[in-house]
Amino acid sequence: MFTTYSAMHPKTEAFEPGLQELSLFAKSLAHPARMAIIELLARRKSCYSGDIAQELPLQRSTVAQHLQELKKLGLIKGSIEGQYVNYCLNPDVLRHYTQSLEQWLTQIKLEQSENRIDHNNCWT
Amino acid sequence: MFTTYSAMHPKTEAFEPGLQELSLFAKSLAHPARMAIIELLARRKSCYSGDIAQELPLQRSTVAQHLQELKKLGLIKGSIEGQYVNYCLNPDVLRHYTQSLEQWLTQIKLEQSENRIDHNNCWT
DNA sequence: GGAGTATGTCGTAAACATACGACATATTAT
DNA sequence: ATAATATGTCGTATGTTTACGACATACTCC
Repeated sequence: MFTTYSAMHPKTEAFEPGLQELSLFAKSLAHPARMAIIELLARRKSCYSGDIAQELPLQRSTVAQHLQELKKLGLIKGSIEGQYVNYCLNPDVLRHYTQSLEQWLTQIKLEQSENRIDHNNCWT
Repeated sequence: MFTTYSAMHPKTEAFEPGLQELSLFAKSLAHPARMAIIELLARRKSCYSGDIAQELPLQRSTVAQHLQELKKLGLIKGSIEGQYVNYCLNPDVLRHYTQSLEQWLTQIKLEQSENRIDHNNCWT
């Protein structure tokens, strides 16, 4: 489940699958348009493809491309209603990735505070 | 603070600053090498530049480039120790972005479960 | 059937990311 | 001084992302 890693740069496969998966999720969030789409779908009930495009400062075809990116990980799904397409979040997939990421972030914070040492003379 | 948005695609500026910031953080995590570096720095005490490169399946110059990316947001900092450079996480900055992202993810989950409606006839 | 609308895909230009080797610089050891 | 080591930057090749307009397809309403 959740393992269709394609269109990645050469060396990404050399890393742990867990990190690959997480970084792909991060990639989905790595554009404000896609975060805005997720916000929209979380907030609204009727999320026709056209409505989404109208809410964003992008052309329809560009939005379609961002929707593709989200579909690639399965974060969103859609149902055809006549000539319209109603998009919505895929709760299960979203939960999966969200939990993994939150867990990772928590782990980082934990280990980091344990190993805390003084780093004087640091430049940012 | 935390507002040096540069080197972005044309339309990213058209979105809310909050989303821009978050998506930049997501971008920093959007490569397994950078997540691995963060893991390493969280776990270890001595994180010389060379040690980092040796732990990753990448050439030194490539690792340096990923370190640059993390420096760009201020997620890491380093101190010069003779001929070595000791890298470490920047706890404040990391906490800032982590909290923002976790908050956003929580918000999404909340709103999404409130507005839950049936979506039959969905294709993934 | 034919006009109008909604949607997705294709081609393409520009920008960005990734990965590497080669080079420059600074520090330590001989 | 000279050699060795550590580090960062530059140039560059390749691949990916972003953004758009144009096109093709499918559904609705007359």
